Amino acid sequence: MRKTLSVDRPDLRYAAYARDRLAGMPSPADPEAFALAYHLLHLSYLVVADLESHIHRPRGWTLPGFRLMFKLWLLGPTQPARLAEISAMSRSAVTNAINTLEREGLVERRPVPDDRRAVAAGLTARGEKAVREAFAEQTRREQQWFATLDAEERATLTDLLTRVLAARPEDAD
Amino acid sequence: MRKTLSVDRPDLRYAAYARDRLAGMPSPADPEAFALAYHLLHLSYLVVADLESHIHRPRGWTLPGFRLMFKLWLLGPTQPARLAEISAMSRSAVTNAINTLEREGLVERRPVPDDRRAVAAGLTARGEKAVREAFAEQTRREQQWFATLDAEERATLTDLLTRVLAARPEDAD
DNA sequence: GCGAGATTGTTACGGCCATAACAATCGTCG
DNA sequence: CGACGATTGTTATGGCCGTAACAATCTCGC
Repeated sequence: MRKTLSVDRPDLRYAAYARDRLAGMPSPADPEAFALAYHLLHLSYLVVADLESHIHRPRGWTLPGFRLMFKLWLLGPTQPARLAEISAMSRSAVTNAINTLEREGLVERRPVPDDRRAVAAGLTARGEKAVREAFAEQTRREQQWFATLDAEERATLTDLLTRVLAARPEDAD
Repeated sequence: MRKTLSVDRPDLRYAAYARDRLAGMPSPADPEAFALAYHLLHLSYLVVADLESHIHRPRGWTLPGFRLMFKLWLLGPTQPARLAEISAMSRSAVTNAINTLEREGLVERRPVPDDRRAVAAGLTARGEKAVREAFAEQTRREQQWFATLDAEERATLTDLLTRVLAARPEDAD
């Protein structure tokens, strides 16, 4: 009985209980909206914690650091302000992350010829090797997480998430 | 042209570019796995930041604090260890969160009769009022986020997320 | 009974992140 | 050309979170 496994998980048991309780409440309450938001945030949190503890921390790094290096791997040397935009992070968070990565010799800063304010962060040789290795492991782990869905279901999930992202509320930062 | 709106968003433009780049790479790379994990984590991050900045911070609180109080609202007085289990948080994080909430008079700790180690955290009258008000606002905001999907699509999304959660990899913490 | 092992809550420490303020630089308009 | 506004990167400060270590307490088997 595979179902039993999930029912015994305290987090899923709580989610089911909360949904039932909200179903008995008047109008502002919305069991469906709650369940959707809860499962989205909860799954994301578990995946983040899992990638961090299984892949990146054992190698001495962090998931945010990897995600930044991965972008540099695909994009080449990039300015902190651009990285902040596509990562939905503040510029100061990018500065701090680059400081950490530079301290470990994975990333280096170079001046930008046309703009004396700007700096471009780029991978070092060590950094590129690090990204390639961690990327292979992270891909395997991501595949494990979603292996319970077939290819069509995974495509549907990706599509629904992408559509919600594309229709983000107007005044959302 | 509504499509143009999303294409101009740097984060979605990057995601599409990355997926294409990975499609041209050999075996360990998996464009579908990347796209799924990226959109899941990115959407979750945006929703968290949005709820935090639009609803909870203006009221002087935080999203993690609200999520804890919401659980106490449904469950009644609860031990930190139970809260940590269902929230996938460490016990020390729960302790710190309760400290903050207690300092603001929203939560209080009481001894547990049968176990002299244990403590139960419960909402104060102020805390319960705070939860009810923030809950109504948060529900509205969640509805806005997912309004672009119809009811059936939202149900599908919730179902897919729940199934991934239920099938969490064996060695995931 | 009682002692080994598990559980509970807490604290110390370090990492990531946001906001706000700042200096330096760029772009543009009069 | 010169000044105002916008942009860039950084720093300081504070919040949340995890790991590790700790004392107190409970549980269970001998």
